[in-house]
Amino acid sequence: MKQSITINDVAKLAGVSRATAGRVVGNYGNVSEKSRLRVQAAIKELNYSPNTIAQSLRNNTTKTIAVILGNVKNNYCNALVYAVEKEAQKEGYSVIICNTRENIQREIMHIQNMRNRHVDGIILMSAFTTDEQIRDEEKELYESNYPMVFVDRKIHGLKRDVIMSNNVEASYEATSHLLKLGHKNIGIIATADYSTIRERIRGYEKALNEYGISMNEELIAETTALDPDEARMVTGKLLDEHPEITAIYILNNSLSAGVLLELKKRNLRVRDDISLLVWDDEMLNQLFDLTTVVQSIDNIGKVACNRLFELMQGKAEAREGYTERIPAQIVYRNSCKNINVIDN
Amino acid sequence: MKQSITINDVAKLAGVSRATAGRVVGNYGNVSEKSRLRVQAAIKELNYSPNTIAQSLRNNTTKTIAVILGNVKNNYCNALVYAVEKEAQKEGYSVIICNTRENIQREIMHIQNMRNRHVDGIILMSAFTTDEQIRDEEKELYESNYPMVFVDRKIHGLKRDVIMSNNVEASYEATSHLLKLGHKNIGIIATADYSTIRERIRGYEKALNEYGISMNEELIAETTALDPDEARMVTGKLLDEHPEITAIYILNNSLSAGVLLELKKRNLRVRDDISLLVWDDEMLNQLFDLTTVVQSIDNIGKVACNRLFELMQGKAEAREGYTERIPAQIVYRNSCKNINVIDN
DNA sequence: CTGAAAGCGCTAACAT
DNA sequence: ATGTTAGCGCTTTCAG
Repeated sequence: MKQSITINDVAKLAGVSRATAGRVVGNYGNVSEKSRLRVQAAIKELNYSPNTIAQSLRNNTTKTIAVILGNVKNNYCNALVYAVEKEAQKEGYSVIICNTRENIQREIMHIQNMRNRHVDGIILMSAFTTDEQIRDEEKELYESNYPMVFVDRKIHGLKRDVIMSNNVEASYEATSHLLKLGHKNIGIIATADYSTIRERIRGYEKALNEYGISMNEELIAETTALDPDEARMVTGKLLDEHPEITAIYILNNSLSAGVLLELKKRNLRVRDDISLLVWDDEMLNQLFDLTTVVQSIDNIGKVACNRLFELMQGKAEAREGYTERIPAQIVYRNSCKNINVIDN
Repeated sequence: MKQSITINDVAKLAGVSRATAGRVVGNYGNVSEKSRLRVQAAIKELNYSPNTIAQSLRNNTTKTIAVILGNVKNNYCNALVYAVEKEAQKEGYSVIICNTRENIQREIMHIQNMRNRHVDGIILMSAFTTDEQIRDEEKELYESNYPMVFVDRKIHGLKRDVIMSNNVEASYEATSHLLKLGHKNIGIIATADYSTIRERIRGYEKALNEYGISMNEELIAETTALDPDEARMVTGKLLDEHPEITAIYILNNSLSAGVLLELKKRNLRVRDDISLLVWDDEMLNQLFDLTTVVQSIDNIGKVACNRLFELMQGKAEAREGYTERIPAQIVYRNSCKNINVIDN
């Protein structure tokens, strides 16, 4: 890369000092009309634009935020990145993306790295599950006042800003829908042990209880990862062991494909043979007419980003530890059958 | 954000000069064992790590690359980002992501911005279509020797490194498959006018010609964007106007959902009523048993990234204008029917 | 209204 | 082996 043009070059060409040139570029202070024009001409002639690195060092702000998440190939994640980047762009911020692949050590490394790079803030979808502890040496990374907003998942015992869906309520509502239709044995397919999933299960349990049903842990089948193949296997096992199941409730995106494949293999028709209710809207859902809990990822990203901006500007310390719930919508399609006995 | 710890703090605590502390941190030059230990202790005590911004300014390298693309929500794009980030991470590089939303002005703005940020290199999936011209003022952005690798799409008349699938050959092979099965009227659904699509159509034409069929432009239905709804509409129109079509060949991902929806609406069964052949593997494809041209996006990302590293190190100028073709694989499933007349 | 000069944190050539 | 010092490009205080 050849040498870039600096403000010195501009100043020299315009016949003014570096300071005056800087005033024109940065548009502050007082500059005579004559100087301004000369500098502007020089800028144009040299095609100058400021070196952001130098500005960062000087101003102590990088105009950059980081999004640290499991895997951009996941649809929740890439929708989040899209929303954040769009919002950030409006304010002139760029977005660095880091995949943890759900590995905590990698997550820690990324946070460390982003701090060394002095990004102005971090949006984090943490890989910590509910039963894992943060080691003392790393606690500072999560607890310092470095601007950071959690998204989708919270870490147990950590007072931090979190933006996420109203999981309990939406899951309560979704489960109630199935219960109203007469389903009593509702199987669950989900990834193990993220706070998000725990909340959704809480909503499920609450709805069951209201119908006088106590939750049966055996109907909850967990996968270790967001992997369709594993989802498929787990679904098979669940159906084998619990033939009484009339509905399957899937708590993560990327899992429904596996479930559908298993149903296809067994020649079970969605709705007629088994009801399906699913979190997150994918291409599949419309095609299979799946009733779906749709998270407003766009909003989550936007709110997270703006909240982060507040933290960055020091406007928001009072709200530390705040959780913002973005409502998820249930889109009723046609995958849940009414199995109430018409008794008269 | 509170003041960070600098190398001066380390030096002071260790009782040595900044230079010596720097030698320990950067692991170069000669330092006595005693000093080394004192400095290392100070680093640990203060939890020091170097300010990457300052290093960047000094070393003229940011350890950052940018990926500029249409939209991370697109599966090709996010798989590319994933692959690039993984490869970059190995070498200690971070990845900035920029969505152009297929808008050329935004693309230009991003390139400009990434240059001002002095990223070490750019991977670009350009929004330029084959018939658009780069304006003279912006030509420099695309033609300078700033390290840049194109992915998936090339810009007409620009000698630049491009990494992409062997579109012509793979499309030729895919079309031949349909022809062998007896299909003569093969409709195409594709986004208009990207170089990639042009190439795939060239492969299609070549195969047709070998079978003594000349290409009928009317069977090629184009969408303006990667949008399932538009794909659906366009499919309907195509089927209405050309009932003679026995197979549909879809040249982009994100389009097949729309086609499938339209087929569903018309009660046309995949394979039995109409054959389908599709580019890019999505969740849908396995479920619908779609025969698919699978691009090796992982490889494309990896190769693009490594090629970029070569350019960054100045190792590769001789190969300027080189196009690397990554072979796509055809996964034969069961969506193409044999309609040859068995005549005996 | 303008310019000189200091300093952000780091590296490295040079001198000791 | 170690310290001094200059300088990366920019901003901004202070003097004039």
